[in-house]
Amino acid sequence: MEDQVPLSERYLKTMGRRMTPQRRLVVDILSQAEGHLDATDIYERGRRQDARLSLATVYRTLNILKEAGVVRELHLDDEHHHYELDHQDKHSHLICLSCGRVIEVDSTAFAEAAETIGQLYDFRIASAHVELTGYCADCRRKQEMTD
Amino acid sequence: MEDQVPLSERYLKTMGRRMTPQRRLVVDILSQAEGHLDATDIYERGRRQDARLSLATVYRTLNILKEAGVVRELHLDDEHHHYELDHQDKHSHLICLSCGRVIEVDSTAFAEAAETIGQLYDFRIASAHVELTGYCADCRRKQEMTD
DNA sequence: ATGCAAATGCGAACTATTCTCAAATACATC
DNA sequence: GATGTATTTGAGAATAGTTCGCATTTGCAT
Repeated sequence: MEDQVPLSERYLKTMGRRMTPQRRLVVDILSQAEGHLDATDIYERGRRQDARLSLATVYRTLNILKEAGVVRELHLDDEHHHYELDHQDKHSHLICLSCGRVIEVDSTAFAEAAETIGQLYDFRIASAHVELTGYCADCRRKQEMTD
Repeated sequence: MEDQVPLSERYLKTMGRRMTPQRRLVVDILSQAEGHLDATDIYERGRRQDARLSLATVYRTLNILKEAGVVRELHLDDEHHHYELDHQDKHSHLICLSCGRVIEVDSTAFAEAAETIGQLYDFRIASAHVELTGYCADCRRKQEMTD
């Protein structure tokens, strides 16, 4: 994963915002993470590198990065949000209502549909997110066995 | 909008749950609503018909209906969730990061893509939801004027 | 180098949502 | 139609994710 900081800095500058060590840290942590992290994950990892990082700053940073289109906010469960860097490979999530498992799906089909819709509605898309909720194969099998 | 209660009752029974006046009420309110409602909206409207309805029951009912695939939970903003009946015309939402406006989009393109993905991953889709966040035409225009 | 708006840290505050538990009730069975 | 029981409900307390307030620090334009 290449360094995302310079790109993020450009986005911030565009919005009249500053790049700070804390924001750099959050972006770094998100680029090094494989999947999606929640705010506490980011906070804990951040503290290992900078003991002065506060949770409020993590939240503020995530919101700003979200508005800048750098970060995508996911609603995978009802506990709290998860965040991931918003790469252009817009992918979707299959969320099992029974076991909560999250399956990631790369989908160019969705990306293309999103593109079309954006143009149609004169809407500049910063981030696309598809949630398909339902029941995974495992849970369906278990369900059938108890019938 | 036809009566959604019998259908919902079938879904509930399948899950080994009971139909109650409160659940009927929630389904009724959602079918009569044009767009998406939040839990408090539903609670307030429900109280007008049944003064004994409690907010906890509204939340419980919404979660059960969500698991049954009757209701879809939306994450339009960070304040709280919104809910709507999950009709098969899976539509998407364009959410403006600047003014918060929500534009509803009917999209068969997305529905078809969802179908394909579901089959590919052996996942029974109960509900599909697409969120495209970005900037609407109005906000982009305003933004340009202040540059 | 300087000034100031923007950002931070800390803890308190807020608020959406869930939990607890006794009382009420849907509904399968008789 | 009556009965028994597991489910559901209401009310308020509890929880937890997220934001706020404000004094202090700091990025960065000049």
